[in-house]
Amino acid sequence: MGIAERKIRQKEEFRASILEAAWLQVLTDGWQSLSIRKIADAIEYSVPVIYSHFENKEAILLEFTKEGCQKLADHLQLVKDKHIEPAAQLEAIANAYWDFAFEHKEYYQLMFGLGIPACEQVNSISEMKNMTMVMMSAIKNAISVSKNKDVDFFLKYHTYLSILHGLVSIEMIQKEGKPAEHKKMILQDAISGFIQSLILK
Amino acid sequence: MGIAERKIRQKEEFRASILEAAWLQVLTDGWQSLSIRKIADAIEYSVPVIYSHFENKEAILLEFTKEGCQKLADHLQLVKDKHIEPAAQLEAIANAYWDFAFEHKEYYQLMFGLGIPACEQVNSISEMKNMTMVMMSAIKNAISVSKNKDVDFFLKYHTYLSILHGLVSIEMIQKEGKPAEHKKMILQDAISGFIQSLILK
DNA sequence: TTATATTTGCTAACAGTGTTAACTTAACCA
DNA sequence: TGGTTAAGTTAACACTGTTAGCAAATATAA
Repeated sequence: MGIAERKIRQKEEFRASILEAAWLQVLTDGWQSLSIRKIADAIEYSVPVIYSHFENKEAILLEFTKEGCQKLADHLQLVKDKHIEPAAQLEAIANAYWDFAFEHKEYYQLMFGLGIPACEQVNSISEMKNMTMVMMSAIKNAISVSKNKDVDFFLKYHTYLSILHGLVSIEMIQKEGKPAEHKKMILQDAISGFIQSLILK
Repeated sequence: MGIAERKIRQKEEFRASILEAAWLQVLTDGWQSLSIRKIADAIEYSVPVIYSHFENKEAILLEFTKEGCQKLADHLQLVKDKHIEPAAQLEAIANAYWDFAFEHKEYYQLMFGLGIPACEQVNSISEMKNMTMVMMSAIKNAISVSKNKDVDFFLKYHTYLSILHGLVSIEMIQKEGKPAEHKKMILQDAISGFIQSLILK
């Protein structure tokens, strides 16, 4: 029975082509301009076929959210594993996080900007959990070598992520004015302050 | 010639009633759900009258952005003036910023979420300048009493704002889980780290 | 092979959105 | 009172997400 398998394969390809067309649209005109009709036009099918592959537009966005989370998670994990010292890990992750945000603006804006994921959803997206796990484990490592081991682990993780997200989102609003090195200095400044207060205190 | 004056006054009142109706809409259903037609319905006029008072929907949002910025600026200035020591000022401002964001979610989301103001616009909105001025002056004060006076002023301001915005926006995504005191601890943690690295270094 | 059932994809519509052209009516002024 | 301007209306345009209903192609069963 190869027919059923072929059908499944074709359906999968169709689904992928929808996402591909959507992604192209996003790359050229941004998230705001993405519409079901434009996707349908691009793949040269009528609108309702898209709804037979995705429940609604949000489901398509969710797909990209997952993709982005997993990409970031993998990237952070890779970078983290290059270092043994917790402080170096936190610094490397911060740099990688920053780079990802600006190299993949579209993903980042969806993940932390448009999506506005409700907490329930955040916990249900396993790819997002993967991402936070990498950061959390680095924080854990840092606390384990810290002089004061009684610090609130979750609080520190939260602070770490907030600093990163704050820096990125404020920088993203600004149009590209300052050179890249200067931007990185801001990141360096904030993160080194955080790491010092975490480990040396 | 009181007629012309009355007309101007009436036009002003009309404009205000549009904003009032819009604000009510936002308070009940959020920014995403605000529409010109709903405003028109609320003030019991037809749609085009709104366009004779505002160029477009964005102009209405801009009005609220300005309002929010000025409210925040005033609030921060008030709080700042209660302290003389720069470190205390920075801490108080951070607390006030945080409180404002959650007490006036609608304003904050517009100012730093939806608006996505281009840099040109940001510089042209005087109310936004007022707001940044308060924070910048507090940073300046802090540097003047710091041991190392050669730190990059703009870099430090940027870091300060980023930490605040990051904390707030990450917290806003989460649904109200943790109690308010715990949230404030995160703020306290991050800001105290920043202040120490700014002044005591 | 033919008849039935199912899947596939389409058109067309519904209920919204921002925005504007064209028209009517009311208010004003000479 | 007649002519001009301003105010406010209806109705449309061009979009958006979403779905009901129908036609054609395909697969299954007799």
